[in-house]
Amino acid sequence: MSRLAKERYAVMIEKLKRSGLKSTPQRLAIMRVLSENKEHPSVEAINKRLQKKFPGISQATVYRNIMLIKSLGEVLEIGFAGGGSRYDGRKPYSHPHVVCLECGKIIDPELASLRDMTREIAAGSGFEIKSFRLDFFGLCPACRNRK
Amino acid sequence: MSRLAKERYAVMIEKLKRSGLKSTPQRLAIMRVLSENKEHPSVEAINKRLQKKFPGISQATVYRNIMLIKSLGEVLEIGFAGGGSRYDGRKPYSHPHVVCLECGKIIDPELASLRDMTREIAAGSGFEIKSFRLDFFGLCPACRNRK
DNA sequence: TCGCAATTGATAATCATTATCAATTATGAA
DNA sequence: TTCATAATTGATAATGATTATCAATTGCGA
Repeated sequence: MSRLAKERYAVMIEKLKRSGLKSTPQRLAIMRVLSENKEHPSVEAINKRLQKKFPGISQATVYRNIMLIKSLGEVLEIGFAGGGSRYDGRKPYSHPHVVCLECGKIIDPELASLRDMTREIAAGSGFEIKSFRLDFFGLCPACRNRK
Repeated sequence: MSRLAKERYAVMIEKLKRSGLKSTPQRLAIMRVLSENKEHPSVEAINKRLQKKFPGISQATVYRNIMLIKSLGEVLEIGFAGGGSRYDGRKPYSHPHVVCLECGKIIDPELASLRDMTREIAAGSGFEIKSFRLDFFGLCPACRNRK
């Protein structure tokens, strides 16, 4: 477990305790997966990952716990129009993503020119900005070569 | 009908003819709404707008024609995780939006710092970038005051 | 004017997500 | 440690936007 994963897991546990809700094995395992997994896993991927430790864990349980963790502010939901949301428990705040249209791979890119965008938008539109979503869609290196 | 609306409508008609498909009254009316409407209308909004001219027009017809126009590359779909996609027939290419979390209003902001973002992402990630999606979420001036 | 493929309206099907509910379990007090 | 009880789970039904299906209608070229 990496330094970041440990820290993320600890924060989730802390928030869970403060909320007064229960620490079930399934819940803790889901938090662990979200803390460790860098692939921006889907509900299906998380469920699959947990089948070893919890054979027969319900999809409903995964959905419910992700909802809870989201309400605690400890996971970022990356939703798409057609369904199949992806989750980022390591950086639970707005940040850009690059999505492969072919294989679904998602990475967190560097983006220096992001700096003052939100400020610029707020100033120009009069909106009070709470969050943003920035996705780039294309073909990852592997899928480019495969063509 | 504004200059832009006329032009957008003409382009859609042109592409439609080149595709060999039929020019039905419903189809033309949907193109007209997409060309004129600046509110990034939803399917429901488009349908409502058309009820005057086409009482009883089917939701399915609106969905189908939007799909067609999208395949012609003449409307931008702004989809959201929970459904309720919005459509922009005036700027059918990637551009940023500001979305009000309260009333659903969507505007097209100015954003100078957008410039070389796509290029920067492509260079840094190795992806071949095809499109992007940039949304800012917050409260519009009207909804801010209402609080 | 005809013939036919495309289109429409009505409606059923799909599918990810959410809600429901009986059985089980975590947790704090005695 | 045992109990009481509210929270949680697993199974499954419900939801709701979007898509597919199909018989009847219509645009359009010959």
